[in-house]
Amino acid sequence: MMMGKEDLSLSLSLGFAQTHHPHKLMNLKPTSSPISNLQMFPWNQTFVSSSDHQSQQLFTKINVNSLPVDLEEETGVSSPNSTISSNVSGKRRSEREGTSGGAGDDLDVTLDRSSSRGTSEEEEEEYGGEACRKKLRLSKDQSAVLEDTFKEHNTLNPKQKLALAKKLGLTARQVEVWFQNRRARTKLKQTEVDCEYLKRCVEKLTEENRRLEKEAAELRALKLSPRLYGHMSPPTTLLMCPSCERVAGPSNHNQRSVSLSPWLQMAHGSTFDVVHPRS
DNA sequence: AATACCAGCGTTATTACGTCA
DNA sequence: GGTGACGTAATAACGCTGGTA
Repeated sequence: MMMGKEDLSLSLSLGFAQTHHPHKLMNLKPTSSPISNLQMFPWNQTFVSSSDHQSQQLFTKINVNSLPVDLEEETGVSSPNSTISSNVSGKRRSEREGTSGGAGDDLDVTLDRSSSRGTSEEEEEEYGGEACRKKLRLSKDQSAVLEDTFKEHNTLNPKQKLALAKKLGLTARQVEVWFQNRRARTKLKQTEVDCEYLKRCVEKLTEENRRLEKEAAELRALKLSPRLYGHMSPPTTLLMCPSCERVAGPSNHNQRSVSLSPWLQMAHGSTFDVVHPRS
C-alpha cells in the first residue's frame, strides 16, 4: 500500500474546514459541520501530518515538473508537469472557458486554465492520435509548499493562486485543483472523524441505557418486595453507585458517602443480596 | 436578467505500491 | 530472489451545479 489512511497528509487543524462560501472568509473559519462542536475533542489530534512520510516517498519519485513555468505561459502549451493534461472530455470545458473573457488577474487565470486543458494536436499525436488524460504527480517540494499554504489559507484569491503557481512551476489551474481536492480530503477526513465520534456516543449511550434499565428493574424488584412494600418511596438512581452499580452503603465501599434513608438501611440488611445478585 | 467567477460535489483516470502465485 | 498480474489507495483532473457579485 502506498499510504495508510492516516497518512492522508491531513494535518487536520479541525477548525479549518469551511463548508460554505469559504472564498468569502479567507482564513480559518470554523467548520459549519453540524457537529462542529465536537472538534475540540482530543482524538482529533491523532491526525498528524504525514508530510515527512510522504516526502520520503515522493523524494524517490521522478520529478516530472521540470520545465519552467515561464515557458508554458509564453508558449501556451499544456502544463509543464504533464505530457497531456486534458482529454476529449476536458475539451468541452476548455472551449467554454475559452470564450470567457476576464480582466486583470482573472484574465491570467482564465488563460492559464484554457492553456492547461486544451487538447493539442501534438499531444494527440504523441499518444497515437488518441487523447488521454495524463496525470502528473506533484513533487515532494511542490506538495510541501502547497500543504504549507493550505495551512495558512484553505482558499486562494486569484493573485495568491497565480503567485503560488509561478513559484511552484505549475499552472494556476493546477493549484486551484489541488486546493479543491485538498478541501475535499479535509472534509472527508472530518466526516470520518465525526462519524467515529458519533459511533462512540452511540456505544456509550447504549451502555448507559442498559445500565439504567437494569437499575430500574432492580428498583422495581425492591419495591415489590413484601418486606419493603408500604415504606417510603424507593430511592432514585442518586443512591446507586454509578461505578459498581450497587445501592450505596456497603461497608467496604467508601467511594461515596450517601446518607442512607431508613429504607435503604433496611435494604442493606438481608435484602441486599437479592437486589444485587452479583455481590 | 445575464454573465463571470468560484467552491463544492461526484466522478474518472492515472499512478504507485503491496500481495501473491 | 525476480517477475508479472492483480487489487487497492491516493490523488490529479474533469464536468456539473449552485451561490454570489
